[in-house]
Amino acid sequence: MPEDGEVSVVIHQVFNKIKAEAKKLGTTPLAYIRLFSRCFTLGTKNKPYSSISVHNSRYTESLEPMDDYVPNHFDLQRASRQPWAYLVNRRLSSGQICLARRGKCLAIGVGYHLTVFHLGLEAKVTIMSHADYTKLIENDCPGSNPDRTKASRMRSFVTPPQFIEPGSSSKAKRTINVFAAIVADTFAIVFSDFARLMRMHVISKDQHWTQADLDVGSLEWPLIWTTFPDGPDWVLERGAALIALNNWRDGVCEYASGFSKPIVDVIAENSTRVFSGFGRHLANDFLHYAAIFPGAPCSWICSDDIRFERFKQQILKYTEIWRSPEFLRRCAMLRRPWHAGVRIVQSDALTRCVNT
DNA sequence: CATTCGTTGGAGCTACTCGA
DNA sequence: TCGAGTAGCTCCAACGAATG
Repeated sequence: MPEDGEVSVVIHQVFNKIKAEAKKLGTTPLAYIRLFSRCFTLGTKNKPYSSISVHNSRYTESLEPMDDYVPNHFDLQRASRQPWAYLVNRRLSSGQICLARRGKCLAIGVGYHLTVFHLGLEAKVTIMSHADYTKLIENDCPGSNPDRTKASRMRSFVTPPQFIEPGSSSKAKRTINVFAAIVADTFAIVFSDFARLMRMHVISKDQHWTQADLDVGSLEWPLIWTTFPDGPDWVLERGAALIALNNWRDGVCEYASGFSKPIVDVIAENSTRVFSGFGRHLANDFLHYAAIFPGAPCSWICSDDIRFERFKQQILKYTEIWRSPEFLRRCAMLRRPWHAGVRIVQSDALTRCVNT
């Protein structure tokens, strides 16, 4: 559900936080990434499912600092014999934070590691003070999986009482699953997911990641997005997105598979990699915005020049909304992270912003 | 080609037990 | 008889694999 707008908000907030800290400190803040593998999914025998994958053929472990850091027991246990254990069993080097996004995906580089985040179903990115972060990860407990053995390995963090909104549900077990955090001296960017379905892909290399590595069209750019391909970004890679759209149209006009599928499904599923940044929310919202019946077959959109041109122009106009200063001013202002409880449903705020 | 399943957790509902 | 408490169930969301 976190779609184009939510990712824009995160990027904007992180960028502004770094800028503000740099101004206050007089120097760019340094950070490191910490992974909480005790919260990762286990999958099953029949259905292997992993929260994390790595690409580390360009990386040497001995580059990381040697100190007396003691990793968490449950994190270590979960990481044991995993190809990504090197990210958990030591402290990782600090570096400048660099950022990239493409459609629904988000990439953050610090030190030797770049992490590509696929926010999946309902992951949430929260910027908080270092003090709040420390309190948040202080106590863990078995998760809520009905299988007790699994629950003891798929753990959750106990939400400190001061973070619980007064008057909110007294029944619910107040826990949070923290998958990863980008930790600076004064603040932390925390990735949490109540359903644990977010996924990460870490690319490690022998040189620190730089913002130049993450610029559109860099040598690294194609590699960064291969694990979670969403297609060319409608704002950052407009030319490539338009070419992909035209190729899709050609296919539909040649009666390629899916030519009679409802347009709303094709946009939401994005298996064509043409509708980057769209998910179920934006697919429906966009078709409302463009005044197109969601059940209209793709062939109806593509078969007429004027109709298709209008469709194309509406995508360009619509996708701009989520990067506009007006949207970011209204939806990406930093507030107290716990203002509305742990689960702030961002997409509702986005919908309201557009519809009012 | 379309549909279902399986990886998750919480909401929301029904149906049930238990004690007063 | 009636309430509180709770066990158990369905549903839902993204997404890829498997199945019909």
